[in-house]
Amino acid sequence: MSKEITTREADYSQWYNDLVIKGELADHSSVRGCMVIKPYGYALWENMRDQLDKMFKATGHVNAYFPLFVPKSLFEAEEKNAEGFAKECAVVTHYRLKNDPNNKGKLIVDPEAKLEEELVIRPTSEAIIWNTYKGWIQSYRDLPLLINQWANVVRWEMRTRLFLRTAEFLWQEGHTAHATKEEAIEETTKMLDVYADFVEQYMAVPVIKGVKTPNERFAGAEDTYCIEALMQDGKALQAGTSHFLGQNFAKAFDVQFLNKENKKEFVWATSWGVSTRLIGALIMAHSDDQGLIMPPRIAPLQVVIVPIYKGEESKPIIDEKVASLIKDLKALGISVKYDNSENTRPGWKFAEYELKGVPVRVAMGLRDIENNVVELARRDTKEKSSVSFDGLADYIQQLLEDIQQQIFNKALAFRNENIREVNSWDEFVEILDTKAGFVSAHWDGTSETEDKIKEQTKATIRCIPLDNKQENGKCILTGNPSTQRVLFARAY
RNA sequence: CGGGACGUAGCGCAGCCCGGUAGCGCACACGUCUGGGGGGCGUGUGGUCGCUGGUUCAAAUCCAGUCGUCCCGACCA
Repeated sequence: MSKEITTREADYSQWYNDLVIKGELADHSSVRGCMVIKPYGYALWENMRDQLDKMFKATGHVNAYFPLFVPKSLFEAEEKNAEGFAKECAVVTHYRLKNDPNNKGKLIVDPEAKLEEELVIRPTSEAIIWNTYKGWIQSYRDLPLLINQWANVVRWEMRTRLFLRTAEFLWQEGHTAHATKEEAIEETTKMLDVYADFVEQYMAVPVIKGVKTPNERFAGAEDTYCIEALMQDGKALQAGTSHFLGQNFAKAFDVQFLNKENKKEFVWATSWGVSTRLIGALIMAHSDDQGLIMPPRIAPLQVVIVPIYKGEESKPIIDEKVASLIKDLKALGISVKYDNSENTRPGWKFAEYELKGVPVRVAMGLRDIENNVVELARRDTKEKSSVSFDGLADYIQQLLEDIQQQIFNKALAFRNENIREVNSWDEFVEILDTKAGFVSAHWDGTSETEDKIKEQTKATIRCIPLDNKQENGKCILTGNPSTQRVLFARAY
């Protein structure tokens, strides 16, 4: 019918686009590189956001909001950060339009309304936030400062892809200030753990925690920690980052505090963020050729009920039975929709909710009611079963948990099957070209080698896993000695 | 920024080469038969053919320009 989905095998990126657009998560907008997040996609984001927000608050953070605009002079204060983002900044230069004297009904930028100082639209907020923190921090008693912001940011990317890389995107950015280096590092890894827990337990996407090499480090950070996920096409996706910023921003913005000994010290900083990109990870980790597969814990809709009518007289009977089920499900906090719309047939609805990835579908007709059962279909395995109406809501609650677990286990098995240790250059190249996935290999620790490998294979070092075991080996490219393996992959 | 494709009804497309009444599918509205995997039949609604200019008696179609979008690549925390 009208909603054919390209298969993964035929064209993986077209498949991805089809899921986003036909699954009604988002659409291209009339603004280059920017997407419209549609209600279904936004509901997913809200569920993710709400859960993360709870986790941030449980770890002592509070929310605040800082401006969208960053005066250029503030933006350039931290040199490395500025340099890293300079190439992809949108800049506001004027504050007024006026009627075009030569073209009625059209507007032009008023050349008289040029700003004294250009405003950079934030690609990230370290600059404006640290400039503000300067006024908030005087004493060790003001520390730690644990603030998070939910915001949009703009990065003028050359090439965009729905959710994975858009010119404007939604995210959260935590910015914390600490009295000691140790405490800041502890915060950095704590938030990495929060991200890993969220992504694994709620999104059912297994991740590897690690630290970035200097090449891949956030501009302005001393260390960048990350969680890396593996997509079904064997490419890696950075799902979240947590940065130890050292005293770089404190020094750039002169943020000092008096310690207990009445001596001035620079503050230690972290920042950490995840974005709507996570939705891209969710889609590519779980979905299949029939459509999206939503993990129950963050699914915009957990259960859909489809009635099977046989003539007008059966409607009240089905409606009544469904009403009691809905009541029971809602009492358990399960989101449910009764789709008794008349304009589509049951078969159409089945396909539609599969496309949208609703975890559990209940179908109920007179035949079922006579037998005191319903037909339950789970989206992840597409299994259908006939289940007694008695105790159904509890059964569904358990089923949702099973599905959540099953989706995670499946993704975990796939991820683990696709981490391969290699010990030679030929093997390295062959694995990348034939199987992709993560390749665990020795590296001599130099940026030059990393660059060369990237140049020749497009693979980058995704991370040095945190729980890495130390072992002696030889770099796959140079043969120089190495003390541990790192994870390479081609990445989004 | 390089390569490719595209812009015609809400969506997806044909028509363009060879200029001459604006088409199809889906969706939508109404009616009806239906209903356990993307229904059938009937009747309808809906379009300044991306924009600007040119050629012509006549332009969706030819020419020039322009704007925009997508895909692949380069780039990217």
